[in-house]
Amino acid sequence: MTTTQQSRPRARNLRGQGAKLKSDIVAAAGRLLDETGNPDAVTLRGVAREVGVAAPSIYAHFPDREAILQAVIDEGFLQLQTDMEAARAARIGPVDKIMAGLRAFLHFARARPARYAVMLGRPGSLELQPEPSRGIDDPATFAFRSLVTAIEDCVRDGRSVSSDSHRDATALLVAIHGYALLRPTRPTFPWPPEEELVTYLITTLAGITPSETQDAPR
Amino acid sequence: MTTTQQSRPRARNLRGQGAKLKSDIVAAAGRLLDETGNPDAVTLRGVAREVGVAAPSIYAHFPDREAILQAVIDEGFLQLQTDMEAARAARIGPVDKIMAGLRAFLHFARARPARYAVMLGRPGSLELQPEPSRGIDDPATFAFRSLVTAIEDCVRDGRSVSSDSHRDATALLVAIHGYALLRPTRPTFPWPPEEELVTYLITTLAGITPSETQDAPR
DNA sequence: TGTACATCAGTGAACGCGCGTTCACTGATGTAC
DNA sequence: TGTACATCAGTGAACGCGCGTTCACTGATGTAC
Repeated sequence: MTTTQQSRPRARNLRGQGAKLKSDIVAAAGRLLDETGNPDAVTLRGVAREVGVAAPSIYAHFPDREAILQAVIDEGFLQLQTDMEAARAARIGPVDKIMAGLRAFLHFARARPARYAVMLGRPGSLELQPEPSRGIDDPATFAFRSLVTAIEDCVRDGRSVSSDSHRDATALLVAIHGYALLRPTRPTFPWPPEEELVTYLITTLAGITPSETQDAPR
Repeated sequence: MTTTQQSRPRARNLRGQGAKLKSDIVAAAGRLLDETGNPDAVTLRGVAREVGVAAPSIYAHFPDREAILQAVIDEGFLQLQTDMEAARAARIGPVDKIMAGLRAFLHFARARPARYAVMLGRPGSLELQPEPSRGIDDPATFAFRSLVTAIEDCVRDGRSVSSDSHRDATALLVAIHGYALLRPTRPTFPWPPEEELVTYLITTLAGITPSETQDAPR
């Protein structure tokens, strides 16, 4: 009878399990963001509907609407970091590590475009101190710093001619970011094959030289 | 006494000058977007307040709220195209033309970050047909195609080793776009000097070789 | 094993707000005669 | 030169809506005795 649908009445949590609603809220907000593609659609009432709970119930877990979205962003950064670390750990050479890490990055952005846009589109994250601040970095800082390190590893292995790893990592980051954002919003643009474009960006901007074991040595 | 301020009561237009309100509306909406940095702040009522007119007066010129924002976007693309053409026209060599054009691009993005983000952040523009469609391109298509042409000019002049101008122009476009978006939202990031980063992106991605007249020839 | 009670997880109704949009209108400006 | 009138640019009041947030509450679950 109501115009807006709620997923289900949702069973009340048991004693001591109240915190479960908190993760349900974050998950529902993330779903809402991914499905609508619009951060404005992530309203407090909309999230409550999606969870199957009355709107005021949210306030037991979040001080206001903004805090919900921030939790979605934090969760997103954690997921992104996990994905990239897993992809990098599966490779051995530094060049392969860079490629795999950035591919995981792009995969995340393609799978959840709206979440990605919100994560990197609003100020706040990726503050990035020159040195690790409290021993532990936030995920965005971690991602960037590991890129710098990876380029330096390539240089050490003779696989890169990069003369300024910080500048080149920044260049690579903005290029990948620009592609991640522009690609999904311009489906009719005559994009080059993704594999080719990404490889071109990485090898060119990180100063990667052909592998001696694969190219005919002189 | 009212909580929201309106700029002034605004004098009524003379007979036949009704269309003047239309451009005032677009200008006010653009101002609102630039000042708040938030497209959601560009409400129909907010624009009316900014112009100094009653809300329903808007409907004589725009069918709905969305049309106002679209007009702001269109105006922005036109301005961007004009800026880039002027910058390019002031240079002679193809390398200088690329540099000057992209610098004008970045200047626009830095001066009006929110407008830029809306222009390129929502689907629709930059549709880009492989060939000019009706003899006249939309500004975004024009900007990209002129980049492709410029790279080909560089190759012809022996100033670039680019083997795929379409791919390389795309790479350059996404990189500049990524920088334009990320730069203003991350003021505390340890950015390399802009001049250096942009030069690195352009020369590297467009395959630019050192100028023979400036470098010691062999 | 029975019962009073505290706690916890969550609700229903209500608030004031700004929004987009509709409607019937007003009043100055110019035109026809 | 005077006057009736059409036109044009814009208004004021009202609508229904979904929003964030507040408040006093309810009722099942577990605990103390």
